[in-house]
Amino acid sequence: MADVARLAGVSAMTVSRALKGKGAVTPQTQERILRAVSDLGYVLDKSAGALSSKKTGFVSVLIPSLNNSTFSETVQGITEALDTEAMQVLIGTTGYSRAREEAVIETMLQRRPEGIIVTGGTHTPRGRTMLEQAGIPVIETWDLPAAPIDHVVGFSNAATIEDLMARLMFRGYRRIAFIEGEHGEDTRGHDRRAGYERAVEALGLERACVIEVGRPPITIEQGGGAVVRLMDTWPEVEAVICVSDLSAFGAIMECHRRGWAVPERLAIAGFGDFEIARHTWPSITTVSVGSRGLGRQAGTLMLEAVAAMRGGTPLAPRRINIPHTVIERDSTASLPRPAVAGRVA
Amino acid sequence: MADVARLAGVSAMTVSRALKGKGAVTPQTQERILRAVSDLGYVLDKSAGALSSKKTGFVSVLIPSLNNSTFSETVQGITEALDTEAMQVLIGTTGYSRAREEAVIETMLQRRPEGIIVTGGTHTPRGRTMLEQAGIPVIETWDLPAAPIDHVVGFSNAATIEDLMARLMFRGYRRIAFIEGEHGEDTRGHDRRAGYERAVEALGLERACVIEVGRPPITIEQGGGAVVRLMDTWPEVEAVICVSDLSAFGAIMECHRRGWAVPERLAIAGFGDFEIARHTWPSITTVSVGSRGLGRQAGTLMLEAVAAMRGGTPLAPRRINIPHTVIERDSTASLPRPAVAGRVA
DNA sequence: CCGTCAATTGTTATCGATACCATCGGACAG
DNA sequence: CTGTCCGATGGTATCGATAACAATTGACGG
Repeated sequence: MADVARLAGVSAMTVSRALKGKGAVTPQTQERILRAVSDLGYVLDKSAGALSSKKTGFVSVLIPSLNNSTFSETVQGITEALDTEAMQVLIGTTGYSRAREEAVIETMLQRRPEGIIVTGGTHTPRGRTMLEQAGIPVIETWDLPAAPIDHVVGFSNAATIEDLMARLMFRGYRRIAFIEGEHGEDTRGHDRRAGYERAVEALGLERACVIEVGRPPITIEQGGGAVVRLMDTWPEVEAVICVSDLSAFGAIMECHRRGWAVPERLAIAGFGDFEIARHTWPSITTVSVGSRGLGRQAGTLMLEAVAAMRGGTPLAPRRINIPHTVIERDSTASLPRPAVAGRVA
Repeated sequence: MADVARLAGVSAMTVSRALKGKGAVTPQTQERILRAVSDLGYVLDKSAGALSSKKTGFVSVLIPSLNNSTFSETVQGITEALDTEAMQVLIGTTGYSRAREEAVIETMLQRRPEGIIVTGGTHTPRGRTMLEQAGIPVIETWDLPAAPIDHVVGFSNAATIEDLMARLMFRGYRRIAFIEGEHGEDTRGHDRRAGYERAVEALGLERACVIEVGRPPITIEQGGGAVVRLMDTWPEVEAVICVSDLSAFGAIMECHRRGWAVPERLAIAGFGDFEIARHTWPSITTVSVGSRGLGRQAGTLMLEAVAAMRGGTPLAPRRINIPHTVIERDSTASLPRPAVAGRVA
């Protein structure tokens, strides 16, 4: 920067001001500086700037996996909201493991983000402590923790599945099973299963049948394997809810291969409203939480929280409950039922 | 850090050394310092460290979109390779736009990454200049540019489709069409189309029929729309190659809906070997470039290049050509043909 | 023509860690 | 017992920008 200043015949401070664009510099000076910058191919060093201004200009986002389209949609939503204010997003993946999450939190905090958005409300004790003591806004998403760390933008995974169950029952299904990954650290998947079991009880359904297959996140292939095991275990089954649209997709494809008509022989529903759910044949009944919108809301809230923090007054904890929608499609359309507005082709 | 030093009764310098673990500190001192660190809940500030040591400890990766599973696999591969050496990955998305890529390059360079991995070999002039002058290792991936900036880890998009065409022809298909996005900035999609056209000529096929639909990246839905237009435009068509597996998937689902048997009425192939390609019914013939392995190789090369750069001698430009594989599956299996080892169920 | 004020620019200290070199204390050979 | 050397630790300068304050300039009213 000193070189630029010399070439433009001004002081480094003026160069700094010119590059921030905040006016306060004569148009001619501005132009002279910008020319010097481009002549020298100079690029501002923001990390040095961050050190002195104590504003790093980025926010960390922790998600379980990049390969899950709903999480990447959430990240996109967050990015959209933050880009407008020139806040950068630093992504970290935890691989559905709390231990890894703890490690990633530490790495992230070493870079001094101005805020951090995590997926889920369950963390290791040390991870939680680090988040609490970081002195920056924290947003937990994709869940509604009972004792949140700071802000929350989420929904109840259990409630989404309860609603879906109610809808299936309303459509006439009585023998409904559930497919998920083995008990592990995927607390969101676990919550959905809890919702399933509560619904079976509440609705007085015949019996709960849960097929567990592989460790989360379960793949398309495992969804296919699970449906075979299900038909073997409980031949009278009429419908099944899969823990995600991806596994529901795998189940449907396996049914095609085996000649089991969907939904006539077996109705299949998923979770998440992935892009493929809408276009699979038959299209997949699912629960949408609007992952991208969720991300956008989290991003907007983060902007507000960061601004408040810069201003010296931390924002009081917010709790935003994202509404979910059961989207009925062709994969659960077999039994006689009234016409419904909510059905999407 | 000064607080920690005081509590442990040593100097800041010793704390710094203890935290880097590089020996050179008495075990007792080490332990005393670590206890002080955890008592105070102190977290190292790496950006300050980066300023003085000139080692930021991260690498930037630019991809067109997070929502494309092949790119996120590449990122995973890169992350796997770099994590081992405690290098962090900073992801930026360019939305298939060169102008946006230029902006993202600038933002990234402001954080002084120790290396940068970009997707494709085509950039704006300024973007290219910035990359050349950044003084750090650059890796271009997913392409084989004729005049690379520095290192290359990629493959020829045109060649992959030429090979796929040859295989389809060998299987007896003669009237083969191509579905892609409108001419835009997706140079990799464009290269694939060029490969298609060259193959039509070289193989002496009947005629080239290209359906263009929407701006890249084309969606599942657009794949479905395109196949309808194709059947309308060229009813004699026997097979079609889609620019990606996602659009191929959309095309297949649309065929199911309309009662066009795949592959009997229309054979369909894709590109990229996405997870869904293997599990769709019928499974989708595609070209695999091993996106994750590509990422891993790029990551490994980057480690080597960064190490060389730290040592003072930049690594001489490497050019790694990733082999591709045509994977024949059920979606192109109709015509009589010999048994083939390469076929995957 | 002078004083006041606002706009613009410059100077200095500082952010938090690490590189580099100096220092100190003890082990060991002669 | 003494000189040498090595391992552990401390002191100081520095990385590249920006905050905070100081200084300069010119405009304008009286």
